[in-house]
Amino acid sequence: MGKVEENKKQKRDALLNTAYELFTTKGIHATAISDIVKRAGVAKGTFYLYFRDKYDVKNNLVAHKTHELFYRAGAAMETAQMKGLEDQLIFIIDHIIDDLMKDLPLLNFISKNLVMGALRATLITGKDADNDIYERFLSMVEEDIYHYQDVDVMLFTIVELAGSAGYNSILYKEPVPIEEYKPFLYRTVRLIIGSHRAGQK
Amino acid sequence: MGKVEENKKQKRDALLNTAYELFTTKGIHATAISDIVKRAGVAKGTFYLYFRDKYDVKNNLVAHKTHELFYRAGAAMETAQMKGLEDQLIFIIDHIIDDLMKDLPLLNFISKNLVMGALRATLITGKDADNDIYERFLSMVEEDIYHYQDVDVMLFTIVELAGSAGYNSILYKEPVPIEEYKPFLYRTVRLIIGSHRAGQK
Amino acid sequence: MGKVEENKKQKRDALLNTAYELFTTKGIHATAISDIVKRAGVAKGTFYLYFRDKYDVKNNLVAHKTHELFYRAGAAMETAQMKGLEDQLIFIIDHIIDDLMKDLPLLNFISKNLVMGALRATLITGKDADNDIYERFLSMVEEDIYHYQDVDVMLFTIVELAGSAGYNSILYKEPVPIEEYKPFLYRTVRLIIGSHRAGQK
Amino acid sequence: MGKVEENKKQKRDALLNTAYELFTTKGIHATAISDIVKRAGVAKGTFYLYFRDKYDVKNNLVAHKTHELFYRAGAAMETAQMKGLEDQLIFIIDHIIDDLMKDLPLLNFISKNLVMGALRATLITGKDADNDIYERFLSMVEEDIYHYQDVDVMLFTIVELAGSAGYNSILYKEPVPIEEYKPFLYRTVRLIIGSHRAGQK
DNA sequence: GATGAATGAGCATTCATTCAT
DNA sequence: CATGAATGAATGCTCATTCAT
Repeated sequence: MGKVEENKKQKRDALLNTAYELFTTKGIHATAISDIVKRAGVAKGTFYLYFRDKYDVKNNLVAHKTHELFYRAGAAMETAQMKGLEDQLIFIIDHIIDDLMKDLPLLNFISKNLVMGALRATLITGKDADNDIYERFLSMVEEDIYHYQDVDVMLFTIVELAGSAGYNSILYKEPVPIEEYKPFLYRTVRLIIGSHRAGQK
Repeated sequence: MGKVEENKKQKRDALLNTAYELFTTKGIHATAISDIVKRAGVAKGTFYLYFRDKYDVKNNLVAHKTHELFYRAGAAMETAQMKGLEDQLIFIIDHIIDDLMKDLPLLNFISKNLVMGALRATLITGKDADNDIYERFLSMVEEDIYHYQDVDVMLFTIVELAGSAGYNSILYKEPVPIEEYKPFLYRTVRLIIGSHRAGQK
Repeated sequence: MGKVEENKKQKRDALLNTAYELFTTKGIHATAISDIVKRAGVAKGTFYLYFRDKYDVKNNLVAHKTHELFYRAGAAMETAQMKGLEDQLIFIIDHIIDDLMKDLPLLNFISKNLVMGALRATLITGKDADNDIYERFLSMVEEDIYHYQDVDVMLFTIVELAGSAGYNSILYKEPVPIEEYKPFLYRTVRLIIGSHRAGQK
Repeated sequence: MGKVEENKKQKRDALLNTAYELFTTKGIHATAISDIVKRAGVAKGTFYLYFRDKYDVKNNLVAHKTHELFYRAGAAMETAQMKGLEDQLIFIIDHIIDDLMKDLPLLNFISKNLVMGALRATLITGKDADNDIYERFLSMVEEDIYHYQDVDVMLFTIVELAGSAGYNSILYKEPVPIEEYKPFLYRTVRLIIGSHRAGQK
């Protein structure tokens, strides 16, 4: 990478990091572009060299952070050598929930965006196959000892439930704190998976 | 209600209705208070006699619209003389989904707010017991022929799943259109209810 | 006029006058709205209560100043009890030229806009018949002892010539200073009028 | 011309042409230098190697386009072997009007600049005597069979009238379309010439 | 000569809020 | 209670210009 290219990446990253910091502390609405550039130590015009507006930055961040979350969970699962679709999916959900519990600002930021839609969007940006999270989900399904029907619907249902219920349970401890809710959540996940099972291979 | 009182309610309603119109068409961010008052035909200062700011109006609207949705579904259920908790809950969910399918702007507006939190908030505003939706859910549970454990968790899980998955399925037809998704959703709801059942009374 | 109305007119006039001052000294391009309001002693937002932008102000000024010029010339002509179309038209042109010679900034400002188009536009704003300059021109033509053909064309040609040639002669003294050019100009005006004459009434 | 010289001229021409395109379509005010360089395919810094700013480009273009217009008219007149000052001048005016009728963007661009001032300016840039349009006008006058007084004033008056009246008549069809106005215009031109005539040689 | 990333002053415009009437 | 003129801070965005490569 040339020196110029490096410099450009540095500028862009500085803007992204600063924006994330401000978005999570002051909220996206209350964050002005002048705040971002001042703190990032670049000129105002430079911002517009890299992003169209505040929301362009936000989208980049959501995609990146979501991807990271799934990526780390997947890596940990590999390390743990988890077997069986049920345990694998629950491991991933559990890992992400634990990550988010430790980072409430992040949870708040990606908040309800942790859904299939965003997930799919994320995948589009990650070009190489290795990074394709959705593909990895599908592989997990295929490598299981059971056949499954309507895999799309199954994964969608699980992600939506875990995302939406997890969000409220972690953040508002409603109706119960997340640690207490986890058993119910995972029981439901197992039920959903079971209901899509079509017989042993 | 005195003539003055009537006039005040009229002004307030005009502001609410106009705000809802603009919020759903232009988006809440792009709607200025001056837009609202101009269209509502009142003076700018008058706005501040009834609401603190834009978001005060929004909250009022979300609560009101959500309440309406549940109220209509409950009323329809009563008329249909539905029996049994499973069928009753699914009837309500189905009714709300159908209502929202016919009113996408509304779906978009209350969007992801159709969750327990908002639901609870709604109930606070509705003072009289008859209107308390949550209470009615609990009655439905109590009148069922089965015993249930962790009723709070059960209702929360169902509302979160239906809200989040329904939203995406209706609006983006992802992963499948709502009509196609309904059977899966209701099957899952039945599984959740079943998993909380503790035995016949 | 109520006190509020008076205050509004005062504000508007202050903005117009200040803008004219700045437009003629710094040029319209170099004049920022913040310059205008600062000098006019009003808040920035107030500007937008009365004008859409800088150019809205400019149009208002051009129309107003042009109208004034013609109006004063017409009044002077009346006082002088000029008779005969030729002498009347030349009197008006001469009066306007003299006015503009004494006020070069004004000449520069309305510059080449002193043409039929602007003239017509001006007339539209002046509602009452008395103020309608074009109508007065037509009356002058009708009251002359001669018949004229293609009156529109005749007036247009005279105004264009006087406006365009006058502008350059006054401002740049090219090809000769205006005082020297006047005899040529008026001779030409008489020729144009003569060429449209159709015979005595 | 060396290869480097050629390359430089190419860059300069690309900038001029692109600027003309943008000036006539978006207007000079709305055209940014970045627009010009982007479309011309050169770097931003390069612009400043050839021009001081936007208006430097504009002046170059006005002069060049005006010159071209007169030059083509003069060449056509030569070809047509027109004789006599009146017919010659009218031929030139007519030729230019026809050119501008076919190219309204050009008319709009040079608009009111088609005046003696610009004409003179043009001549300054054209170094070689052959190209000196004003000189050619003077020759035409000298070669006529009549003597003329105040030739400067005569040419000035004609150019101002034709330029200003022509502009409005072509562009706005006011007070009549140019084709209809031409006879009046040329009749006036003949009157002006006649009024400067001093007797046969 | 050519490049184009970086700059930051400068500007138009919006809008919530106030308060005299 | 209601009004709406006035405010001015706040902000997004542009763009001519520079200069290290």
